[in-house]
Amino acid sequence: MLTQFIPIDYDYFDFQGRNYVKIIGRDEKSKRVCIIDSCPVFIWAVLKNNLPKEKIDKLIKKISKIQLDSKGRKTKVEKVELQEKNYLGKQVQALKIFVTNYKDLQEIASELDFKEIEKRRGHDLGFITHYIIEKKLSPLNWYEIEGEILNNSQEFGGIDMALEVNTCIKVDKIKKLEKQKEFQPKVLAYDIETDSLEIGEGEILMISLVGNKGTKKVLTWKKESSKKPNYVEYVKDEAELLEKFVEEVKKDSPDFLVGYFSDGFDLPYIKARAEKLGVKIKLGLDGTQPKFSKGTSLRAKINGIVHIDILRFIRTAYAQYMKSETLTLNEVAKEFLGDTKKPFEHRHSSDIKKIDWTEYFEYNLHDSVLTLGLFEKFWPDMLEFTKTIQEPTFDISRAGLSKYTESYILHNLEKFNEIPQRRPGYNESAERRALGGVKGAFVMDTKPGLYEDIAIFDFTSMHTSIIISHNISSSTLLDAPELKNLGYAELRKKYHESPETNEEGTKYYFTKKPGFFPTLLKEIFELRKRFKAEYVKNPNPITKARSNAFKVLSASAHGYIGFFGARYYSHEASAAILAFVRKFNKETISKVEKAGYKVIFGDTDSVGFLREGKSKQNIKKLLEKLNSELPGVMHLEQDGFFKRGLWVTTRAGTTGAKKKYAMLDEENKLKIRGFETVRRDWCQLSRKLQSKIIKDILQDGNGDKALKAVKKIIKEIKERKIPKEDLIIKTQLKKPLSEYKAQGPHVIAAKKMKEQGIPISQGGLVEYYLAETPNSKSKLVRDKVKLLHEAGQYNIEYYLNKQILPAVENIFQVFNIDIKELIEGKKQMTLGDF
DNA sequence: GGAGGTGACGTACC
DNA sequence: ACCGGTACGTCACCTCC
Repeated sequence: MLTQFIPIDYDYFDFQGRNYVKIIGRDEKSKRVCIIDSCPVFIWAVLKNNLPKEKIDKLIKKISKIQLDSKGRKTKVEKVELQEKNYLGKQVQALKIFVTNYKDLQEIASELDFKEIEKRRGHDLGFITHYIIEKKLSPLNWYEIEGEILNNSQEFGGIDMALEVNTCIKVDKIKKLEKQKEFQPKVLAYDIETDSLEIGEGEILMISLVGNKGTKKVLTWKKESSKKPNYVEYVKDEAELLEKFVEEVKKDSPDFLVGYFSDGFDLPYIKARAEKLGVKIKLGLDGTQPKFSKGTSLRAKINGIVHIDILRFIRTAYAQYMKSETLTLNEVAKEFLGDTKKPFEHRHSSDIKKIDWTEYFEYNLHDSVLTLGLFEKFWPDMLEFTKTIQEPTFDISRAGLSKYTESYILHNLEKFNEIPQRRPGYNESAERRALGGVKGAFVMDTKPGLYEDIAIFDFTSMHTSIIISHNISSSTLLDAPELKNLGYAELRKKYHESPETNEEGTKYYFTKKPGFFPTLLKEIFELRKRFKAEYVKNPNPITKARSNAFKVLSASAHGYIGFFGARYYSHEASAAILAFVRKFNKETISKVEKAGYKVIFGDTDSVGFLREGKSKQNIKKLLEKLNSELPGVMHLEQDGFFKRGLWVTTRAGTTGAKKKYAMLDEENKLKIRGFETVRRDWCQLSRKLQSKIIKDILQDGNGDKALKAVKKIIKEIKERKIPKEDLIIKTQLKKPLSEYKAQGPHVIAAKKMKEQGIPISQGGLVEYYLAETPNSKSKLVRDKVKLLHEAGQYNIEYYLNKQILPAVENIFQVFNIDIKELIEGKKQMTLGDF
């Protein structure tokens, strides 16, 4: 039997003491196929240096005899091979110890307690990762599979009979297709509506299903609607609703079942209700129910169908580049799809009128439409991430940034004949954390003012290009003892020297012989460049997203090296990278100054300076000159020209504020950084006013219009004309309520919510406003806190002095105008100073 | 009981 | 715990007089 096959979902099982993978995918005719395969299981034992051959032979004999009999399994060492390998870039002799069962590798490792063995490695990858590395059957690539069809076979305990697939194949040969084909996955999005936000507390009223192959329905047992839209299907009760849901998923037969926050809400909710009602949710192709595993948060897996919680993917891969301030479906859909949720005011089902049920159905259906839309929007990225990192999409869509980097490395070690480093244990992680951080990037002091004609240069993927260009990593670091044996001339010739990493002047050295980590990073770096060029050539949301995705992957390498949980962590490497970052930033600043320009800002990888009448051609020449002096793949690029820019002082006083500026580009587009305008914990009123005056000032070059706008708002506040929604302050609850030492306003607001039965927990957004409290003498802000539905008048003094004044004061200070006097109404302002 | 410093906390920049 | 250092700003909380 020969078939084309694209692997989508990975699972594994044990049969007669051995491990097998069970991979669900599609063939060239889009039929569902399951393949079953196995691979050699082994652990590496790195030997001590210069062991005599006899000793090694003796050791091999001893190891070959190791047997385990535990957990109802007999596991043994099958064979032992002596190999020349690399470990952390150094040549070593290592024993490749083949074992019958992956699950017992840990226990086998503890049996390998021989003095000839220096280290035991390669047993903490996870069986699926190990399989993908060994057999090179990577997710979402096309393969030609040769094997034997299992048809009602007793092999593997009749596994094929229980599987809802067209074909089940026991693999013989795997060959990657030279010509990769496109893959259009079948996708089904779902969303539930319930009578409670607490998992399983209220009934599930309806479930919507929207697929990319035509499915579009709302299932419900609430037959109270005055008219039934044609996409609505009635069932008897909640139990039947759940059964019907499973049935419809099976009928649609998607590769991906997608929800929004479905790991944390929809699927756990369905599970809880199903348990209560005695219904089995047999969504898995093998008839199993969803499995929930707990890390820092819940993950819900369905065998054979990839369950995607699209929120999780967006959060890790995109949140930092998004405008959305919260990751609610509504806001994220607005940003990426230009569409929003349907308006519907949630009430308990007993409170919903006949006429409104239709609206509720529509609302429910549309949530799935949006969820599907988001999946399709991010599918190219998940596909690229999956293919690049070579871990299943289920994991990719939930993983953190360090996992992306690490998996990429693990799947590419073979090229370097490298034995994988192990994950740090609990104690090792603790030690790393105790070391503390390293000195970070340089941020230049600024001088407040309104500037004209600004040019910005910034380094392309600065940290990454530094790592690549100076061959920085844990394995290329020169050990302290070796350092002592080298003369300075030799040191400089054979090693990259870092700038001083701390006040004591510590420097680190990295060999010039290319290490596997920097080499691999270079590949990522090239991909990032390719996708960015693709985006520039063909700008559309997909090329943009992909370019961003690789930006994320490329940019997280440095964070990975400094992350205490990383296999290839290195405090020294991290310190050295940052030292280079400071050096190159400072050097660029001084070179630009030497070329005759006035530098006005610099932060980590960027430098901004005044053009002072010089042509763009001149700027370009300067850029070329600077680039010619940079090592390796380091590159400085032009980040646009700006007509005007505004820098202010800090609230406290006279120094210029860092990370806080606004600029207007040549297309009159604003770039606002750090100002209250871009901070979600300030009320809309301040944010809108501030962004208006910034815009006015940057466009006009003076503050006339801006001042009028401020006066107008002050008047409106005093006359109580401001609508409450403009006064809401939103703050996230970053930890459990009980852990707060300081009772800040948002903590008080959250406590009020709790008292009133409004769900709020860690990670939730607290919304409140500040009200007049005529009967209270308290000066504390927290005593003025009111929730939005609580009656009260907004506190005029608070909004004037704590929201409007701070948002505009420093801006007008640039023109020597004192807004405080205006607010207090003491003195009529003149515009003479403008 | 007000001034002023400090720590807790949240958010943004890169 | 799931990339991390630099920086800003508010508010509570403390000490001091």
